[in-house]
Amino acid sequence: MTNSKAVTGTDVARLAGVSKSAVSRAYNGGYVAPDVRVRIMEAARKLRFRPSPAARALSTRRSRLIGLAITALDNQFYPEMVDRLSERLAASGFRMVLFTTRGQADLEPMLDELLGYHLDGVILASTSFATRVASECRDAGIPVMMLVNVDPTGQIPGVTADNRLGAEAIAAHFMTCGYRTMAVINGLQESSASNERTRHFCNSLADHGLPLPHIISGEYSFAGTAEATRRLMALPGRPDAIFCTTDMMAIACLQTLGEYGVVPGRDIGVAGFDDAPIAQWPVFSLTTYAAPLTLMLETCVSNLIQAMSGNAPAAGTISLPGELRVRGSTRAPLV
Amino acid sequence: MTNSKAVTGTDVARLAGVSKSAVSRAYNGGYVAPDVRVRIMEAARKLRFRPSPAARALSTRRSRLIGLAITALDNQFYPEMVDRLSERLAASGFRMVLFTTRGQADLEPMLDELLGYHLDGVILASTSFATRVASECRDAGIPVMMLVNVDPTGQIPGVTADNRLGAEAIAAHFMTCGYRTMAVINGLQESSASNERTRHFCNSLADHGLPLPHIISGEYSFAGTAEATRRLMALPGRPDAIFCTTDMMAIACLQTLGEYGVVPGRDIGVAGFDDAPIAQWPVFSLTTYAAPLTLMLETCVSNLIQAMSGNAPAAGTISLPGELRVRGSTRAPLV
DNA sequence: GTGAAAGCGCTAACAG
DNA sequence: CTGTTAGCGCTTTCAC
Repeated sequence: MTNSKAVTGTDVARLAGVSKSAVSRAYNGGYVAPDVRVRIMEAARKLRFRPSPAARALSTRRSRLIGLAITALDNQFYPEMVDRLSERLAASGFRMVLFTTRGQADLEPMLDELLGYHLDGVILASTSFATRVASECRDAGIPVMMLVNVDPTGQIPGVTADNRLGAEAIAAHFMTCGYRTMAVINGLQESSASNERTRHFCNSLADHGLPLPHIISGEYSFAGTAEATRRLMALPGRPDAIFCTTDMMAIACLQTLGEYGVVPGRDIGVAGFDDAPIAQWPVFSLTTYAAPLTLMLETCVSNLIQAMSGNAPAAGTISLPGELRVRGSTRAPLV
Repeated sequence: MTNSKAVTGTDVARLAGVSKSAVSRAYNGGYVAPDVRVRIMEAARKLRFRPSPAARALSTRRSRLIGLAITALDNQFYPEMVDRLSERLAASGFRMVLFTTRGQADLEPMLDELLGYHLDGVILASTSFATRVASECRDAGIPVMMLVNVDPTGQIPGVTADNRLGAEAIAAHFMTCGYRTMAVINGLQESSASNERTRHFCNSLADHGLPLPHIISGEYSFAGTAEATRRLMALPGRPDAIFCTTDMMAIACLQTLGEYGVVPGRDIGVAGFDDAPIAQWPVFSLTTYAAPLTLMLETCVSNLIQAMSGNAPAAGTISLPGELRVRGSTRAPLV
């Protein structure tokens, strides 16, 4: 009801005995005499004035809204990311509007929405086919950053944990632990992160003369990973170590191993990637490669903001080094 | 760059040989001759026209944006909620903008933001002090719904799982299992959900002549719950069953119990509330009261939408019954 | 430093 | 059914 008589800048101007423009300036750090500014702010407070974002947006052609396209939040690594991203964006005066996807079907309509919302920028943390969305956004003139899952061709700017370094660290760790028969459970084809982690892990083993590991997809789901784990356990030569390309899958793997009375860390080695909060839970104590989340978000956001101000067109993919966290799911290194 | 020459409705009108208003009507289900509509849409497609939400919002005074205020997403129950809420909102043509809070300090600035964004509606799933925010929103004329945590006084409309039914179900289950010395680990003072669950659990025990359980706060955090669990285990008369007011805390409790070699389900009973996805993970197999999430979200959103259309001022709190899910963290009922 | 005036792109009466 | 005419509330030259 109070809404019926929304208070506008004009109202404030009248009460303060100045012009609309003065009010506008006062709100945007323009030139305003100190005393006048005080009068304006006082009037604004008295009237409970809040500038209309719509009007401002129409006038400035900037919505101060950033879109975040992301796949289902069931990967335990994402909620924290969303959380902190929202916070970081808020710190720069931006708000996050959420676009969730469930696979490829949603892509077209989401694209429409994304483009239709006239966002100032878009962050693509989605797994599937995001590159396609990214180029369309770019064509529409809206700055994009890919996060975690990046453009393999490097055309679209993006930020990710250093998958090569991570995969190598895990591989090296596995080797020093003395594991010989390794396997990897990876995610979906469309995930650059999963692909790269798998590829570099394999390369690393090959470099050390070890045979190619058995590779099987966990499809980024609990059920898929459980199934993959079972298939691995049914193999003639059971693996003695499994590298899962995300913590979420590693944790599903860990639990499925329980069905075989096989104890991770003692009877088999399991490692993940990301260092999602649950990785360090006592029941899991998962060895993993920690993505430098803070740095990733900072880099992502600041680059996006820069791109929005029309500056640097921004380069390709930025890979940020993380850190190996050895926990109980892999056995102690051989001396 | 393409942005420099944003295509407007006028451009489309010109190309289609009609007036701006015709274009507007075509986009809003107004009266337009079929052939004219076709011509307009074709022109729009050719020009890659997308109506400006800012302009539309300015004109209609509706942003089609719904704010979701929520505390840190570390409670495993929330990500799914956010996910599905976003989806449900999208289905009705609304987008969700996220406001995350970390305790009371953030309240004031968030309130400013929330109000400043001229949202069409607000959903408050935040734990802390949300009632205050809610009334301010209402005063500002923007419809609000509280979710999960509701207004204890019933002034603000809200939707929650039926905490009484849930707490009673857990209590009854504990009793049929033969547990005698119970304890509850609850969350924070400001959480209506936690308070009600605790209160009704206690009442239920009292009704059956059982002594008041030991109550201790887990502060809605892993560390806090671990500490609470340890304190409980150090008690002279160790509890033989613990009711945690959220799954998140129950899971922390479960893990801490491991430090004492006490096996949940065998040596002690543990139950939670919510049925977050992880509750059913094999390692936890947590007995819990499942909140009817789908129904809650549907009710929340449809009531909010109704309120936004200025209809029913909406009543008080709606409590929706959930379902007890007995799993391995509590022992089999006595015959 | 401050005000006047002209839009930003769209919707919404109101005529025709 | 369609075009004309006003704004929606804010920013932004451009004079004063």
